[in-house]
Amino acid sequence: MEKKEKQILPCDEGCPVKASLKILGGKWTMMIIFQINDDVMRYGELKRAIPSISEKMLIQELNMLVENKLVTKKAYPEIPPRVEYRLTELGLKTLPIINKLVEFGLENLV
Amino acid sequence: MEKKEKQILPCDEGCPVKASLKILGGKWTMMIIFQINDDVMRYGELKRAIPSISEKMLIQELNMLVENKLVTKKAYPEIPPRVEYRLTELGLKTLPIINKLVEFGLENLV
DNA sequence: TAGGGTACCTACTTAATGGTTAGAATTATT
DNA sequence: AATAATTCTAACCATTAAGTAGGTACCCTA
Repeated sequence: MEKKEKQILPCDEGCPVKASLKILGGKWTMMIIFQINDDVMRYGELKRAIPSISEKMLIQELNMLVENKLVTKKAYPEIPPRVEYRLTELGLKTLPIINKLVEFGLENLV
Repeated sequence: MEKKEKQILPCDEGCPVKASLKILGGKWTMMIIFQINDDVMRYGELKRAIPSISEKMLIQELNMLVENKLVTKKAYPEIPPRVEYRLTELGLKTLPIINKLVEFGLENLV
């Protein structure tokens, strides 16, 4: 009689959840993506849209999102400065995640 | 001529993204939910399934998930002890989020 | 000339997270 | 009699993430 052992496939480096969270797991990351959505957003608009975020965190996250190619940044050579952020193709592909998050929040928490 | 101003609805306390992330935003939370899925999982199985998590974090997260009613815990009065975790109704409702996360990871990152 | 608006950056401090080690409890096995 | 197995706690320290406060730059308006 053999011991029946449950099959477990260890989920480490290649784990898709882990990989996604590495980019999206920051405290503010998904909130920012949610706010930009399929629109254009200026820095100041984002700041007003997420009042509880600090300026440091906002730019830090935006820089990180640009680095990870989820967001594009377009700065106009004007005074006062104007900078626009929008989601890339890749960034847009994260919206289904955010939408599910919104759905869950609306139906169960808020 | 009026200045056309963009309409912004500040997303603070009642924001569904924020509310969801408050419960699900931990570094390991979604990984654990992903592993339990619609199955039963013992503590040791989870540990093996997520090799990079420390015991402390695993228990800490599991306790938090039980507190937040996403997971139920059933301990059998045996020696050696046996404890089973599974998702609650509410926990099961987070699976669509995790699935989207998996999808995104598989298609774009891994 | 003082202040406002916009988009940052930098340094410092605090809070959150994570790792390590040790140990408890109880029985079967060696 | 010592060891292994399993689930968990507690204490301590290290690392990382996040918050706070200040400063820069430029032009316009008052």
